Amino acid sequence: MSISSRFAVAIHILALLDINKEGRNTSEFIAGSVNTNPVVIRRVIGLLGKVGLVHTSPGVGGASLARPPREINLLEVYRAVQNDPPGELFAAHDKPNPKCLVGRNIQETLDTVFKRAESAMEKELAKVTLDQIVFDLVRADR
Amino acid sequence: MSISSRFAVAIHILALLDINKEGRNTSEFIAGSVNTNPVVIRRVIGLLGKVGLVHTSPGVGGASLARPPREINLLEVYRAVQNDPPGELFAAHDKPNPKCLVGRNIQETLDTVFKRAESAMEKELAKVTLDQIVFDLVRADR
DNA sequence: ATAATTGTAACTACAATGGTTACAGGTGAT
DNA sequence: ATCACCTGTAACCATTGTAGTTACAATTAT
Repeated sequence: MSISSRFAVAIHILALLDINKEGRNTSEFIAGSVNTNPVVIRRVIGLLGKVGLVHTSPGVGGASLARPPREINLLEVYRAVQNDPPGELFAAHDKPNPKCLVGRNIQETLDTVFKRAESAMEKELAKVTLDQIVFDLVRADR
Repeated sequence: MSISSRFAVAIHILALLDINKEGRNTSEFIAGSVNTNPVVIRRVIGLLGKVGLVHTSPGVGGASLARPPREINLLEVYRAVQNDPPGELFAAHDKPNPKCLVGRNIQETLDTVFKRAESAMEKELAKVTLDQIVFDLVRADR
């Protein structure tokens, strides 16, 4: 299965928070842009808040970036909204037969390869900052 | 969510086919090593056969590698067992609001980044051949 | 012929996801 | 102080992908 669209939604939210930093960013407003339910937005913002990417205030609140967009990279965002812990992008099959040469060693062998592939992907995400996303976003609109 | 364990199972199967190339590799035998149900094995083998990685024969059959393990890389295997088409490792959120600057351009912008990250991962997979997996497997067992 | 095995369909259980309603509690404006 | 507004969260639902299981027709070697 593919990686949850929460990631895409999270980036959308952060970009919007940056672009609309003067306005009041309620979950309903953001939901209007993302085109989903406000609760979905609040859930994602909750995750982003937990890792210190955004500030939110209960009550008549709205969210805002907790850090300059130049200092936020997509890997952080990815990690924030991802359920699976790091190193588990690829699922292993459990309990292969220890009496078999393959069963006995496959997990360790795959672990190395899987970690390498996952890291390569994450490295690309780490290269991209929110700043760049917003820049591209604005440029694409011209 | 993580990538289906079908991928890990597929590699397990292929490694076993190589190591046990003299024996008769029935779905039941393989299932014993993977520790799952024979039907699960047949399903995965079916996918591998469809892309020409293994040969299977109905009836009293058993499977075998269709190519030398040196010429099989993990990206092919990944593609064979993956449901999602290439380029969709990351899910986009659908129908963002076109009236919003962000909503209007987010998909195109993310697409670039997502494809880059996905490619980086696949490149790592492409680097690894079944040959190397088997080598590591045997080495780890000493 | 017979026994073994594949390929597939059908069903089940389970987990993640995203959407939705509901509501208690916080906050700012007046 | 009240009030309208908003957040945070729980609860529930429908959908989907996955993996395991049983069952069986079709196929093949012996």
